[in-house]
Amino acid sequence: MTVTRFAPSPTGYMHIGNLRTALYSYLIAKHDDGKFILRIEDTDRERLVEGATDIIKSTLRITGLSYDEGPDVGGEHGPYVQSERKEIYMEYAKKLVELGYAYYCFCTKERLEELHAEDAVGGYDRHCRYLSPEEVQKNLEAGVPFVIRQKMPLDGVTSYVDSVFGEISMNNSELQDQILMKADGYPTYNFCHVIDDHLMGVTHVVRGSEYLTSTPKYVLLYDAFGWERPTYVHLPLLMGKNEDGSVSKLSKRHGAVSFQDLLNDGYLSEAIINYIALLGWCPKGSQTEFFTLDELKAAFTIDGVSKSPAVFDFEKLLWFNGEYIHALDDAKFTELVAPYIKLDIPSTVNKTKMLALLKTRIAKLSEIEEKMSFFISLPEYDKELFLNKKNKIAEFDTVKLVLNEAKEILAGVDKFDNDTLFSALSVLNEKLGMKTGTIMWCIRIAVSGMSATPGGATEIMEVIGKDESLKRIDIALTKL
RNA sequence: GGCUCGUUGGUCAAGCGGUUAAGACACGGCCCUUUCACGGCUGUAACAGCGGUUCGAUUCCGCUACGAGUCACCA
Repeated sequence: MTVTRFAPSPTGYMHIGNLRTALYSYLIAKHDDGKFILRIEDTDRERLVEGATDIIKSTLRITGLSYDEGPDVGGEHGPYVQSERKEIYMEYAKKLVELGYAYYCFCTKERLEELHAEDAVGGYDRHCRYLSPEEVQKNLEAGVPFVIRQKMPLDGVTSYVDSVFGEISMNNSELQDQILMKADGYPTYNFCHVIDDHLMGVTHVVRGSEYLTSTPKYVLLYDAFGWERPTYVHLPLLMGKNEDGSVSKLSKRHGAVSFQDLLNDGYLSEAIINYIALLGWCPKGSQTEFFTLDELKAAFTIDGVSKSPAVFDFEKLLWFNGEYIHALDDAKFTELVAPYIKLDIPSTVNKTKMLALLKTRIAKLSEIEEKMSFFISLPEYDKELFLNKKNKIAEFDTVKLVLNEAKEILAGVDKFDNDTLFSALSVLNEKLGMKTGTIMWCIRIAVSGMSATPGGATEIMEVIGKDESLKRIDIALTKL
């Protein structure tokens, strides 16, 4: 059975790169009808952020990445919060010492700082690795603070096979005797994730490629305990484009990069998931663009994951988002867009019609206000707007003529809907000897005050109603 | 700097020894049209460089260049 986990540390918002890792991890498990576990890695007590765990949970809930085991759903391998598993790690660390793969280190932070000051690339000098058992015992009894370090092989090579990147080999001489247990009694990531992954039965370790070169150290831990090594799936990094055209790891300077930011900005969860699924992974079949989460489950395979970093492109996300919004039914759209509407909508405005017009013209929900404001109040505009080459409107007299005629007709129409208005106004074609485009252009500018609008003249009038339409035409007439 | 990884149009990417080197976003043009958008059609644009291996390299190997990651009592 395939078992994967998402193991974030609760240090702030849900970064989009983290979300993608969660997604892939989830998909790998679910493609095989496996289990997906959420584990909170909160062993760094200093970086802990209040509420961060809730953000993680709510993000997974909103996106539909439901976990089979985790902090609030339980499971047979709990607890799922590392700070609640503290004793477990110390137990295993001591076992590792007994096995000869780890040792107590009593070096002070000051000493280490000196070490690093002399030679930045030196690393720890393994001083305590060679302490006699008697000295260790004496220190322990005296209560000298200690950490536990992993005893790396001094020579040879450690290799493992990554499902995405292939075989990775590191000279053991490159490996530092990394700290497994910190002086505060908490384990480091380097240690506890291995213990937990093993204890929780995780078969596929899915994470960012920044762990590619430290994995040999983890693999050594599995070997030391005599445990079976998991399958490693390292994911290519997500990059952001800088102003100067260069790229670097996606971060805040690139804009809204947390899931919550994106949501607030009016992106749909489904669109975000769809887009990031395609950042670093390519489907094999004929379906190449639009995927629901279920479709992703079915289509996702590890061999489609690419090795090279992908640049996060807000333009394309926006396009995906627009497609998702356009596909919404009107009721759903109305519901989703509501929080973004702060303007008071007069009762004379046909809100249903207005939102229907707007739906296919916005790419993210936050654009709604800006796009709808002219329905609420006529913007200031210059009469030059009426002039239009394509529709052969070169003089204001033409506009004045059309508007006066139109006004008269409109005053006699009671049913202000698109079809009625359109056919009522069509008599002007013949009467004035003008094309529909010409007539509608004049009216549309008058009732909207804008050169480009969602919907045509008659649709706009349907939205704002008879009184407002006539009023706006009068205003236009006074300008001419 | 050492180590590890990567490099197909501006971006995401297909390709896995022989192809007119897909497709999507963005950009340009045309059509549709009651403006805009949608939609339809279409165009510009890529195998980092140099050496091998091979009858033949985008594909395999090496070197160079460039980019990224990593070298914490952070994850």
